[in-house]
Amino acid sequence: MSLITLFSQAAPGALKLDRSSLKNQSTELLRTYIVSGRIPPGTKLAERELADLLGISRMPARDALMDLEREGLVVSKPNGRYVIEVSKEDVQNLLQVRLELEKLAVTLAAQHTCPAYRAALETNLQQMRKAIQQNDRNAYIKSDLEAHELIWQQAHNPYLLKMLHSIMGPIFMFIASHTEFQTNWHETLQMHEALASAISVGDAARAVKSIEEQLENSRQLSLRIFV
Amino acid sequence: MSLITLFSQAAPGALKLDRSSLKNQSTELLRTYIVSGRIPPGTKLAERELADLLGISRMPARDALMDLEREGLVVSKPNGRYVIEVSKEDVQNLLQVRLELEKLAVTLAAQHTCPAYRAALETNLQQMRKAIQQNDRNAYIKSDLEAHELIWQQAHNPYLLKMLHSIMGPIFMFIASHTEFQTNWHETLQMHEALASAISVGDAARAVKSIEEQLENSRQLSLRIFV
DNA sequence: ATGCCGTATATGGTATACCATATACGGCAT
DNA sequence: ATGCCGTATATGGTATACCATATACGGCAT
Repeated sequence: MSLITLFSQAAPGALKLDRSSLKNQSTELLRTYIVSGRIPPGTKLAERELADLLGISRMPARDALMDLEREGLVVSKPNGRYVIEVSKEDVQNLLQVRLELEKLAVTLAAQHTCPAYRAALETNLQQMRKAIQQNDRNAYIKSDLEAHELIWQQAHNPYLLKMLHSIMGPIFMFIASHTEFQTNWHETLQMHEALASAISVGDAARAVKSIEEQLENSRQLSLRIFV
Repeated sequence: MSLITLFSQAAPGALKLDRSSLKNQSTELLRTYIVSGRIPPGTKLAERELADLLGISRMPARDALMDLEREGLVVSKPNGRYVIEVSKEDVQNLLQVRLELEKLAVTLAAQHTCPAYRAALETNLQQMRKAIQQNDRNAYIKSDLEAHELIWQQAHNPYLLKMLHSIMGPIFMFIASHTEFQTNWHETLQMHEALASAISVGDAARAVKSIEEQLENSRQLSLRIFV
C-alpha cells in the first residue's frame, strides 16, 4: 500500500514538515507571544534561557532575538535583551508615522483598484460583519488587520509595505497590554466600509479622509489610557 | 614615566581601541562600501569569503550580513546572499515613501524650532556654500546629508528617524551607481536655504512645499537615467 | 554599621566543527 | 551528440566550547 493511499483520508498537511529554519520559527513564535502580550513588556530575554526553553542551541535563538531587535520589539541593554515597553508617547509617535504611511497606501490602492481587489475587500468586510454578529473578538481583530493588509498589498509599493509591517508590531503590543482599549466595533466597521468603498471607486481623497478618521480615533483612544 | 606623559604629545585618540564588536564594525564597513558602490550591486557575499577577507570568523560576518539584509542592502537567494540591485522602479517607490516621511519630518521640525536648531541649520548651510565654492563634491554631499539629518533630529520622533535612515541606503546606492546623476548645486543650495528658513520661522506649510520641490527634482533626475 | 574591593556569575561575542540542502558538473548509457 | 543521474562542491544552518565584560554580591577592613 502506498503512502498516498495510507494518508488519503488524513487532513491535508497532516505530515507537513517544518521547512523553515529554527531561527525563523523562533522569531515568529516570539513575535506572536510578544505582540499578544503573553510575554509581557520588560521581560528579560537571555539567549541561553530562550534556547533551553525552545530546545535549540543558542545560535538560532540569538538570531531570532537580533531579528526582533531590528524589528523594534526587543531592546539591548548592557546586561541583556528585554521586551520593549511601549509608552503612551511612543504610541503617539508611532501613530503619527503610521498615518502618513497609510495615507500614501490608500491613495495608491485607490489608483490600482480592479474587480479582483474589490472582491477581496468585500469578502473581508463580510468576515468582519460575521465576527461582530458572533461577538468574536479574535476574529474581529484578525479581519481588521487583514483589511489593512489587503490595502497595503494593493498599493504595490514593497518598501511601503515593509514599513507598515514593521510599525504595527509595537502598536499592537500597546493595544494588547491595555485590554480596556475597546473600540466601538460598529463604528469601526462603518469606517472600514467607507474606506473600502472609496478605494474601490478610485476616490483617493475620500479614502485618505476615511483613514485619517480611523487613525484619529485610535489616537484618541490611546490618549485616554491611563499608564 | 607615566603613560600619560609618554603620550601627552600624541594626537588624541592615538591609542583609541575598537570598543565596537566585530559584527558592528563589519556592518558599518560593508554598508559604506555597498552604498558608495565600491562593492557593486549584484556582488555575491558569501559568509566564509567575507570572514576570510576581514580576518574574522563566520559568525560576526554572518551577523553583519543579516543586519544588512534587514536594512535592505542585501538579499538572500537560495544559493547565497547578494548586494541588491536598485532598479529605476525601486527608486520611484523609495522616493514616494521618502517624500511622505520627509514631509512629516519638516512639519514636526518646524514645530520644534529654537535658537540652537536655527544655528545648527545656518552652520550647515555655510558648510554647503563653502563646499560649492571649493568645488568639493564629497563635502557637498556630506553637508547635504547632514542638512536632512539635522531636520530629522529636530522632528523628535525616533521611529520616523529610524525609517528615514533605513530608506536612504538604497537611494544613495542608486545615486552612487549613476555618477551622471548630477544635481545643480546652486539650485539645491537655494532649496536648502528656503527649507531651513521655513523651518526656522516655524512655517510648516512652506517647509513642506520646499521639500516637495526638492524630492520632485530628485525624482525627475532619476527618471532621466538610462538603465 | 559602612564602604570598598575582589571574586563569582551571568551575559553577549566569537571561533570552529559539523550538518542539510541546493546547485554544478562530469561521466556514462543510449 | 544528448540527456540523465549521481557525486562533488558550495552555501547557509546549527551546535558547542570558550572568551570578554559588565554586574552582583559577599566578606573584610575600618
